[in-house]
Amino acid sequence: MSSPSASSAVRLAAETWESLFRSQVAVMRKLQSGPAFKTLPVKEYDVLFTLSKCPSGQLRLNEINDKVLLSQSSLSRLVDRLEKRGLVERTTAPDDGRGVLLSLTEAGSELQKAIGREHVRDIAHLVGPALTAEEQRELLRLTEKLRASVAGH
Amino acid sequence: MSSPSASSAVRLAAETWESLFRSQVAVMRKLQSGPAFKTLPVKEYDVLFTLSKCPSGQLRLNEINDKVLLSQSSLSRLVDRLEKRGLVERTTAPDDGRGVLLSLTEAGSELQKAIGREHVRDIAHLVGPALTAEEQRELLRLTEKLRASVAGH
DNA sequence: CTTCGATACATGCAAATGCATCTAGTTTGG
DNA sequence: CCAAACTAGATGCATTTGCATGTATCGAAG
Repeated sequence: MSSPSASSAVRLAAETWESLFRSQVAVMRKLQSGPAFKTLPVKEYDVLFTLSKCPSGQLRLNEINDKVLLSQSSLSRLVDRLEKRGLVERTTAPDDGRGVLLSLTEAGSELQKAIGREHVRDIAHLVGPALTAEEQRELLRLTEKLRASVAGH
Repeated sequence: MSSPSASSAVRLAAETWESLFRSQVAVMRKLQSGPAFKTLPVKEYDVLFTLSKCPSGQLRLNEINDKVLLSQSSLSRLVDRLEKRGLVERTTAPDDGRGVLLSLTEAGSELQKAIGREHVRDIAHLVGPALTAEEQRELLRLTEKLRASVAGH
């Protein structure tokens, strides 16, 4: 039933994940210690960023929750903080009275752009020297394929 | 000074990092919700795992801290919890009176192995169907290259 | 329409986290 | 040898997080 290499396939998958995870830790550690995130924690920036990328400018909280490694309750309170600082706005979803639509305020959008510029530079300085453009494209392709597969259950 | 594609190089690096990060979130979310981590949080398992991989069986706290996305104080208290559960042991480093060497107890080693077996299966179920063996090897190579470059400053 | 289960988000509370700081051991420069 | 600067790790305290649960809305079955 198992192919002769079943156990080595398992091992390969584990080592691949381990390497992906450690590289993420290494990069994230550098990024979040930079000056870009003195004014706003990375996780809060990430919510602003996610909103800024969304074409409609509005996202449901549960949609955001899929992108972020936070429990539902933690996200709810993170949004409380952003709202208290005037960076985002909660609106009741028109088609679903239970839902909440989140959108950037003008101040939120500007802060996102300001931090984003710096952040993108930091990323380029870390990733640029590490991998060729070709390798980056391949890494992008593979991680996107992995993400899509995992998200699809 | 800038090549004509300097801005697209920056953009590529940013998109690559974004994709790597989101894939990590997606996989980690699945993994940590599994039954393997009911008895021990992922971050605590990760410390046991790191110790189990180390040839000497002992690691300094600051070495562990490099591998994990936690502040020094949080790691210190995470180790408090592991020690209180009898899973690890603190020893003063022989060559440096300030340092603390951490090692697995028998119970810690066994718990790590038990969780590890389940964990590795979960990883294989997520990563295996997503990428071919060849793709996994390439992803492993690229993330390791990235990690090494970032760690090297 | 009504009832019952499911879903979206909020909230009380205990636990985990990070920042600043403290203690203790180490290294350096005189 | 000593003092000052540095490093490893621990701890007080305020913030953040997650679990369990609460509230409101939705959708399906009768």
